[in-house]
Amino acid sequence: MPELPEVETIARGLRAVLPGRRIVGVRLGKTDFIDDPAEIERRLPGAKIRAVRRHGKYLLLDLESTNGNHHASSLLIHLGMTGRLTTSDPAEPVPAHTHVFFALDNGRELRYTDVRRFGRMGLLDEASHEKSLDSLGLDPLEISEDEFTALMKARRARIKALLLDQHVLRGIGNIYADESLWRARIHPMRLGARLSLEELRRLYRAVRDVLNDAIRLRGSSIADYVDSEGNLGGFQRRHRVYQRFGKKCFRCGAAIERTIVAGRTSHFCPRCQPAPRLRRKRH
DNA sequence: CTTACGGCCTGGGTGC
DNA sequence: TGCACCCAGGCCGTAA
Repeated sequence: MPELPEVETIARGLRAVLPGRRIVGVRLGKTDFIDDPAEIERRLPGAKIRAVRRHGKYLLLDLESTNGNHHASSLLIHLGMTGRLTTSDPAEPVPAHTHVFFALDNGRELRYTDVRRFGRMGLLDEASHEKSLDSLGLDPLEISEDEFTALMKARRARIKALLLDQHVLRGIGNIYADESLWRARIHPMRLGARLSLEELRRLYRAVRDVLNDAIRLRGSSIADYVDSEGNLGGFQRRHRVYQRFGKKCFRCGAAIERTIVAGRTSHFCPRCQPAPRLRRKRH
């Protein structure tokens, strides 16, 4: 489940090998996760990759077609839950569920593998910043503490839902939401507006520390995630609550609990992260 | 407008 | 060996 640290790791890996390369061939398998497969087949061959960027959980390959007038566009890729984007030698065995092959001008190949095909791929025109990208919130590693606290204070939704909402902050998923809340000692069901300034500052710090630590360890490999070279991440060994139901809290020893918040399984320590007081509903 | 929730997509893992 | 079921993240429709 690639979230910000995993996508950032992949982006850095690809940034080391892709810029300046030209795509010389495209081969597609199943295409139901691609916006317009015919357009990809038509426009990518001959395009030069100028840059690799991350936007929340999205990857962007900035392209330049040199058919006369400079035509700039970007290939937008979301890895969903199980997407992998790797470079390899074309002679290497092809993993199951590999559906996109981009042949590169240096003889290597960029492959997209996705067991579930919950990912997404599409071509973005320079100007047509599409809704899915423009409506995203700020990057949690770029936002200031004041911006962060103001954002959360203004909302009555549960803090876990706010952290997961890509229109509030972009890039945080279930793993890093749970890990951040544990570090900040805040229960996932607390309401944003009811958190104290002190708690929000702690959470701001926790989110950034968790994400930066995870990037340093090249992401969390739970089921499918590997980086652009096929290597596993290391942050799963640092998880303090995620998928640790029933195990001892690293801070206080209490058994980690599990509940559903915002439709997602959420792990927390019942002692370190006290539940919000139940408020009587008005009729 | 904000929030909560259920359903949908797919297929590997689990449990019987 | 089979098979029903659960679950993951993002998104969308609906209801309050």
